[in-house]
Amino acid sequence: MKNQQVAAILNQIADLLELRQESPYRVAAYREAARQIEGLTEPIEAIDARGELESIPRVGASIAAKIHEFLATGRVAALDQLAREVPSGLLALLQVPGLGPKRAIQLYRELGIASIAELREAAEQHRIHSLRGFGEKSEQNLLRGIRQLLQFTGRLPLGEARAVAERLAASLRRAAPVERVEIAGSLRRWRETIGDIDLLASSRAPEEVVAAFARLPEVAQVLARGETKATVVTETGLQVDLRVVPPETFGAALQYFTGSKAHNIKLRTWAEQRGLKVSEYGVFDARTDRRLGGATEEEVYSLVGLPWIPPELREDEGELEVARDGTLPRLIELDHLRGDLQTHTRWSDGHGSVEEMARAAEALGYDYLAITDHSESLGVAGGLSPAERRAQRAEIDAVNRRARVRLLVGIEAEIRADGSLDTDDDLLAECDLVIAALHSGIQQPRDQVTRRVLAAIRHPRVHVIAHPTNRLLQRRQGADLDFEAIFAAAAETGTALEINAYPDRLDLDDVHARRAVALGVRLAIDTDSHHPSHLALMRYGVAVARRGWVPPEAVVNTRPLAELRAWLAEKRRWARERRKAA
DNA sequence: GCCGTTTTCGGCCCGACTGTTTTCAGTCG
Repeated sequence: MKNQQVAAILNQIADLLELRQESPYRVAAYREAARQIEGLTEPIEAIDARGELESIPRVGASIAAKIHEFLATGRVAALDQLAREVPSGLLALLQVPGLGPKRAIQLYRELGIASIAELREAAEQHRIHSLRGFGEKSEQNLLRGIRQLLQFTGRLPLGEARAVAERLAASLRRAAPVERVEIAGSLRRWRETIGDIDLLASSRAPEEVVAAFARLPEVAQVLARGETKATVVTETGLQVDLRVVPPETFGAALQYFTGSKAHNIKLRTWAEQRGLKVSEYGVFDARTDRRLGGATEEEVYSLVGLPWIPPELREDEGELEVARDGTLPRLIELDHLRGDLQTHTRWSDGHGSVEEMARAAEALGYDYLAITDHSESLGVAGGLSPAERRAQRAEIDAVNRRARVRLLVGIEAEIRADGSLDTDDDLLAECDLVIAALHSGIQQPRDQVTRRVLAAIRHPRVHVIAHPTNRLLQRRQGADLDFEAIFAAAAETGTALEINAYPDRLDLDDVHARRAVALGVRLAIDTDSHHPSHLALMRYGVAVARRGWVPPEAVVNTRPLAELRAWLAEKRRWARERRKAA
C-alpha cells in the first residue's frame, strides 16, 4: 500500500511550489489532495488500477496523472524538475518554526543559506540581522526555532498531551479570573497524535488571564504574548497556545479553535452562501455586519442551518453533508460500555491481582470484565501454562462468588507464523472468551500476514482479534494488512475486531474503524489493561470509535452480559453450520 | 490545482501577533 508515499510526494511538491512562491491556492490544492490520500483505507494502487483516481476528493486530472505516473514508474517528472530548480536544503528550512517560504528564499538568495546548519551558523555569527526585514529579534527567534525543532520534532501521543492539557487547564482555572477554560484544537477532536495544545478561556479581564497563564509553574518559556493570546513552551518542550475571549463569543471561538481547518473552511463557505459571515467572534449578517449570535457552539451551527456536530467528527470527512441532511450518526459514549474484554493480571505480565482488577471494574460500574492473560508461547509476557491457567480459573471462580462484577475467563492467544493458534482447542473451549493476537512476524509481506489474521478470524473458537496491526504509535509500524479482506471475513464470521484503547496503540485506528462498521463488522473496545488503573483508559478507545463514526450497537461490549454471551455463542454456531455445509 | 443549489471561470476563511516598519509583510493556526 503506497498511500503514505503518494501523500508524502504531494506534500513535497507543495513545499517546492511554495518556495517558488507559486499561487497559495495551487500549493493548498496539493496539500488537500495529500490529506485525502492519507485518510484512505483502500490501497491507492487499487483505485488507480480501476482508473478512479479522480473520484478521490481534491484529486483532479493533473494530480491524478502524477499519482499514476508515480505508481507506474516510481518517479514524478514534474517533482524531479522542481527539485532541480530548488536547492534541497531549503525544504528543511521550512521546518523551522517562524520561518516561512518568503524569508527562507530571501536567506538563500542573499546569504546562500540552504540548510539548517548553515542557518544556525549565520545566526550565531550575526550575519542575518542586517538583512532587510530582519533584525536582532528575528535572529534570536531563528536560533530558538532551530533549538525547538531539534529538541522536539515529533508529535506527542494523544494520551500524554491530554494529561498535560488537563493539568494546565485546571491550573489556569485556579490561577486566573476565568469563567471557563476548555481544551480546543486537535486535542478536543481526540486526534491520535498532537502537535501542540490549544486552550480557550472566557473572561472579562483577558490581560490578567494571559499574565497568569505566563506565570504558571508548568511554563518554561513565553514565545509570544499579546492582550488576548499567548504562546508558551512547557518544561517538556510542548507548545501551548492560549486564547482569551469574552463570554458572549465563547461558542464561536471554541468552534473556530477546535477546527479542523478543513471543517471550518467548508463551514464558512456554506455560511457565505447563506449571506452570513462566521468568525471566532460570532456569526454575522454579511451585508449589515449585524451580529446574530455565537455564545454557544450550538448557536453557531444552528445559524448556518446545521445541528451541532461532535468535535471528533470535524475533519471534513462528510460530517457537514450528513449534518445538513439530518443524518448525523449516533455516536458511542463512554457510558455505553458495560465491560472490558481485554485485561491482564499478575498471572502473566500485568501488575494487579484478579481481585484488584475486579474491584477496579466495579468502581467503573461495569457489569463484566474478561481476564485475558497471555498464552504460553508469549514467554516474554509470562504466558500461562495449561496448569497455571487451571489454577487461575479457580481463583477467578472464587472472586466471582463474592464480586458484583462478573469475571469472564479469557485468553489472549498467539497467532503463529502459519496462522494457527498456539493454544490447543480443548483449552480454548474452556474459556468464555478467546482473543487472538499477532505479536511476532508483523513485518511480513501483506499477503502473508493477512493470511494469518484471516485464519484466526475463521478459527471456530476465536471471538476477538486484538490490536489488529500491533502498531505502537510513533515507535513501530503495524502489520500491512489487506483490510478489505479482513473486514469481509470478520463480518461473515461474526468475529469482532478490537479498538485497543491503550494510548500507545489505538489500533484499529479511526479510519479503519469507520470502514469496518460500514461493512457490518462488530467491534470491541478494550483497554488491554496491565494495571487496575489502566481500566480508566477506555475513554481513548471510545474517542477513536467516535472519530470512526461508530454507533453503540456496533460495539459488542456495550451489550448487557446475557446479550454478550449470546454473541459469544454465535461464532460457534457459525462454525457448526460451516462444518455441516462442508 | 480544484470545483460548482450563484459559477466550466473566478474564486479559494479570516484574524492575531511579531518585528520590522512608519503602514505593513510574514507567519501561524
